[in-house]
Formats: sequence, C-alpha cells, structure tokens
Amino acid sequence: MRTLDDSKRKAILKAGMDVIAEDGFHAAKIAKIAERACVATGSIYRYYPNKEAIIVVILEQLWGDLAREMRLLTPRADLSPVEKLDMTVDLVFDIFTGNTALALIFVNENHQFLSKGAGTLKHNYDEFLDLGEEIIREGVDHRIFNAHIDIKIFRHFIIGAFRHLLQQWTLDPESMPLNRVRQNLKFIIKNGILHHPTKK
Amino acid sequence: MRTLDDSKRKAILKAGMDVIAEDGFHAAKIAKIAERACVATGSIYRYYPNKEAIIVVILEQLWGDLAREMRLLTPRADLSPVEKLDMTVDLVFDIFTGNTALALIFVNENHQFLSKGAGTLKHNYDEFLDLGEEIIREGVDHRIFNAHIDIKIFRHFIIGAFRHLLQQWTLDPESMPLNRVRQNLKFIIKNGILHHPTKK
DNA sequence: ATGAATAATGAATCATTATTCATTATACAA
DNA sequence: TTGTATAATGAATAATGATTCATTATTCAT
Repeated sequence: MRTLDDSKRKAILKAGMDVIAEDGFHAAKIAKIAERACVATGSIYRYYPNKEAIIVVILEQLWGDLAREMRLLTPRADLSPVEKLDMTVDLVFDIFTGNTALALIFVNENHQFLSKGAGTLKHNYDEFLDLGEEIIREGVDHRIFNAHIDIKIFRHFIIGAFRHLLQQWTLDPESMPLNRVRQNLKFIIKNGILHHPTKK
Repeated sequence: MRTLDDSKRKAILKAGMDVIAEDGFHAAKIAKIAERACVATGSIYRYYPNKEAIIVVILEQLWGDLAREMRLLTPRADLSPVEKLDMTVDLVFDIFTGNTALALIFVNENHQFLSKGAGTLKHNYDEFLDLGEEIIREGVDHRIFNAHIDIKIFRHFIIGAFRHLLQQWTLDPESMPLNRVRQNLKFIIKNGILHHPTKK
C-alpha cells in the first residue's frame, strides 16, 4: 500500500508560503504552487483539501511556535517584566528576520484567516497574545508599568505597530533595517516620544 | 444632450463604500453595488471605468481631506508640537468615528490600492504623513520630543497601531469604545508603558 | 414638438482558476 | 514476482463574476 510522502507535504507547504507571500493569497495560483513544489496540481489536493488549508497550516504553525516559546518565557522568575517584554519583541523579530515570506503572510493574510480552520489557529494566536498580556499585568502589579493604560488596548497597539513596521521592512529592507526598527520599537513602547530629561 | 447625473455618481460611490466595507474589495460584487445604488450594473461603468476606480476615489478623498486639514494645522504658531500631535490624533479619530464603513476600508484595503490610480491617492497619503512628520521634527527641535527616536519609524509605528486599534473597534465597538482608544493612544505615544513616578 | 445624442439597461460574453476525476504509475504486502 | 491499493497526474469541468454591448429610454437644444 502506497503512503503519502511527508517530504512532499512539506514541499507543498513551503511552495505555498513562497507563492502566497509573492502574489497574495487571492492571486496565488494553485498551478504555480504545484510547479514550485514539483508536483501536479491534482496532487496538492491529496495533501490539503483546498488552498485555504495551506495558509491555515502555515499560520497555525507560526502561532503555535510563538505560543510555545511564550509558555516558557512568562513564568520565569529570574526576569523582570521589562526584560520579558524586550525578550518577547526579540522572539517575534527573530522569527521574521530570517523568513521574509512568513513576514509577508503575517502582514497581509493573518487577519482574514484567523477564524478559519478547525480553531487551532485562533487558539494559538489568542494564547500567544494572552501570555503577552500576562507580562504587562505582572509589570503593572510590580508598579513598573503604568496602571492607567488599558492593557487590551496596549496589546493591540503593539501588534498593530509591529505589523505595520514589518510591512514597511518587507517593502524596503534597505531603508529600514530590522535591527533599528527593533530597537526603536522597544524604546517607544516603554518611553513614548516625549523627552524625559534625566537629572544629572 | 443628456448629461451624467452627479447624484448618481455619488450614490454609486456611497454604495461601493458600504458594500466594499461589508464584504471586502474582492468579494464585493458589482451587482450588489448596483442594486444598493439603485442603478443597473452596466450604469456603473458610465461613471467609473472599473471596480478598482471606485475604491481609489474613496481613498483619494479620504487622504485629500486629511492632508488639507493638516496643511492648516502644522504651520500654526499658537500650538505646541504636543498639542498638534494630539490634534492630529483627534482629526483622524473624528473622521472615522462617524463612518464605520470608511474605517473598514482604511483598515482592510488602503495599503493594496495605495499605488493604484493616477497617483493622486499616493500623493495625498504621503502629504498627510509628511506633514505629520513635520510636527514630530518640530518637537525634536524644541527638545520636547526625544531626538534618539527614528522619525520615520515612529511615524509607521503610530499608523500601524492606529490602524489595528481601529480594526478591533470595528470588530467589537462595545468592548473598545473609540474614546478610550483615543485617550490611551495619545498617552502611550507620548509616555510609553513605563510608570514614571512624579516627584511630590 | 422633434430628433439627435447619449444615458440607462441587464442579458450575454469571456476570462479566470479552483477543484474534480478518469487514467496511469508506483510502492508495498504477500 | 505479482496483485492491489492508492499515490500521482493534468486535462476537463464548473463556478464565478467583471465587463461588454446591442437595445431602449430619456433629456434637451432647436
């Protein structure tokens, strides 16, 4: 009895990621994905029930990986909330720095597929964000973070800022090195734009 | 000689705005827009060469209006950079507060059409953002804003944060009143999340 | 009133692509 | 080695929906 080939499933996923990143989900053609993966168009349907399933798996993995890392990070008692916040930013930047295609998919497609699939995707995404919120709450409890800021709003604030900056980076990586973006992002979310003169 | 009816052009634009906001540009059907505007599908093509032109006009007007307001705001000598920054935030919130459909179009479609059309759209959008940058630069010169923050990054930071917050608001306006979002946004961009104890 | 000129109509066209499925090739159990 | 289950194939299908265009209705200058 022949069996499905897992390396082929991966090849299709990778090809799907690249083509969807290049052309956008809607314009991404199954024929092109098949060609990139070196399989026939029909073969794709042995491994994934439809085009949507491909991107859903990509996003499920992304948020699954990030949620797993966050489960390790949040409970650490040896780190301050500020350190945890910085490390979360690093975590996310590190994932996308090495994978422009994944960055593009997050930037352009994430939202519209959040509610698609069995529910794993939304679950992973929410878990990641809830763990992030946990860090903020810890900081507020420690009087390190400002208690007057609405945590839910702050969380969306950061996601949105990050997403848009990542998008600008994919459009023109030269003029906006991801490292500078990272440093500025960390600084702004902590200190804002106002100049705080430090006493001599 | 019969003439094209400007009220019909407006009706089509309004219907297009509503339907595109509801269904997204791609899923928005010309037939539905025509029905809402109480015209035949073919009539739409008397007023707009294609579906894309409709959304481009909507976005051109949005950024045109905002750029015009900014041209009045930035040169005012009676306002501090902080006040100008706050007023810019108010300006943008005010436009979208009364127009959920326009908010949805900004949130979901703006980026992909930025480079479409004759160039007016991109021009208006850039002008608005450049004038915003102007305010930041003025604040830096006055030692009110932090000189170490990359202005271009800060600008994308705010747009992204704003867009995502607006999106959350369109998804669930109850749980996230736009007024609370507005206040938090103003506070965070100025002060960040860190708690700055004020001397007694 | 009249008759160009052109606005309005909406059924038909046409292009596009995801998906299916009849057929062929291949891996594996016996 | 052989038979069979099923993987692989890619041409054909089928659905979709933007746009066209032949026809009809309306406006307006004369």
